[in-house]
This record gives sequence, C-alpha cells and structure tokens, in this order.
Amino acid sequence: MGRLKKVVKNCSPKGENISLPDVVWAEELAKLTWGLAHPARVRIVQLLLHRSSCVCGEIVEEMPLAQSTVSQHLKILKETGLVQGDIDGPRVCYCIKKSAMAKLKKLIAAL
Amino acid sequence: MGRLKKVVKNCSPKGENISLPDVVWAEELAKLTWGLAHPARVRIVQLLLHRSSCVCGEIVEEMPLAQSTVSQHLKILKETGLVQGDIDGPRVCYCIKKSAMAKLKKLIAAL
DNA sequence: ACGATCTATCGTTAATCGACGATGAACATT
DNA sequence: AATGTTCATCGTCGATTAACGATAGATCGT
Repeated sequence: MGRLKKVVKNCSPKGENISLPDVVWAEELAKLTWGLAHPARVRIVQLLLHRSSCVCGEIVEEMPLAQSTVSQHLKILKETGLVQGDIDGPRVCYCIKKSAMAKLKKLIAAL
Repeated sequence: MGRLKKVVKNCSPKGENISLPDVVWAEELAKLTWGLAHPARVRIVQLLLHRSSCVCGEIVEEMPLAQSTVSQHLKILKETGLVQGDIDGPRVCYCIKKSAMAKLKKLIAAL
C-alpha cells in the first residue's frame, strides 16, 4: 500500500512552483557562475582582487597559457559582466566590476 | 627608455604571486560553479532547496526538458558533489548536499 | 511470474569550449 | 614615417556539452 499512485505534493507544502521571475533569476545566476566555471578564470578574478587592477600582460605572465587564450577568458569575463577593461594607451587595464561581484555573492548567498 | 624591460611588480606591493594552494582552491571553486553554470541546473538546485527532497520524476515535470536530459544534468550535479541521489524503491530521491553548498557559499563569499 | 513504472545509459547530432599560432589594429617612442 | 609593444581577433583543431529518442535495468503491484 503506502504509495498513493502519484505522490507529487508531499514535498512542497503549498504547491508552489517555480515562477517566471525564478527563471530569470536562474539564468542570471547561471551566467555569472558560468563566468567562474573555469580554473583560469577563477585565477584571473583572484588576481584582479588581490591587485586592484592589472594590465593584460601581467595577467598573461601569471598564467601558464598563451596570450590569446588569456584574452579569450578575459572576453568571457567581460561578457558575464564580472570584469571591466579600460583602454590605457596601448594596454588594457582590467579590474573587477564590483557590482557584478556583489550580485553574484548575493545570489549565491540567497540560495 | 623609461620602461625597464619588464615592469611586473608595480601592481603587487610585495610580489606575492598565486601559490599552489590558490591553484587548488581555484579548481575547487571552478568545479562547483561549473555545476551551476547552466540554467537548468540552477533550477534543479532551487527546486531541491525549496522542497527538501525530490524524486527525479518530479523534477522532470517541472522542467521543459526530456527525462534523459534532466538525468544528465542530475549526473553533473552529482559529480560536482552538489547533489545526492538516494535510491528509494524504483525511484531516486535527490537532495542537496549541504556540505558542498556550504563550501560553495564559503568560497564565493571569500572572494 | 508479468506488466507497468521509474530512472540511467547509449548512441547520435549540432553546437560550443579551450587551446594555440598567426595576423591585425591601436598606440608610443624614436 | 618607421618600429616596436600591447592586445584582440581569426582560423583551426580536438574535446566537451546539451539535447533528444530509444533502450535497458531495477523495482513495485497484481
């Protein structure tokens, strides 16, 4: 006996299903976490947090990767909004975008 | 000439470079965030957090994806350690692994 | 023992990622 | 104007992801 045909509701007390805002929220979090979903990108973010800012070349020197590869990762980090690159003469100075970091921390903490 | 061949140290006051533990740390964080780096997986995690546990079929019903696809995502979540699946008769009951969630939150917060 | 249900796995396909070298664009210095 | 730096982009390659349907394994109820 025991099992009543379809026991779907004994988990959620009030049948609250994931609503639209939650979907948007999920996509936002997925995008941000995806930005960190590679060791190289995590290390870049760490670097930028330790030093307050960094030219691309410095980042490249700290990583065992080709310059073009690092540039790719930086592009991804920019796309996710976690990082910002300001042109400074012939170089590009990267720094963390604190707002995005804050959002990431908030979304993770709210999990 | 102005530029001394290699100006690497003007950012970091004491030449502190990323050490080995940091690398391990980066890989751990990358692995965990990679688990959440897809909207479907974020939603699954949300579901498991709202309800305390969930059979696979319930998860499938909440998602616009085929059962096999959901199963794949669950496999990934298990591999990252974020989720745990306990066999309960013919079904599998999934739940969040709190330790992994805590570690994720800790690592993110420590950024 | 049989049939139904639930889940994982297999095989496939299209798309994306990660890495690299090579090239190109922008700027500083000479 | 010419050269050298610095960085982004292009093209390529192999590996991985994401999605699906179909199939197989396990378990429950009859």
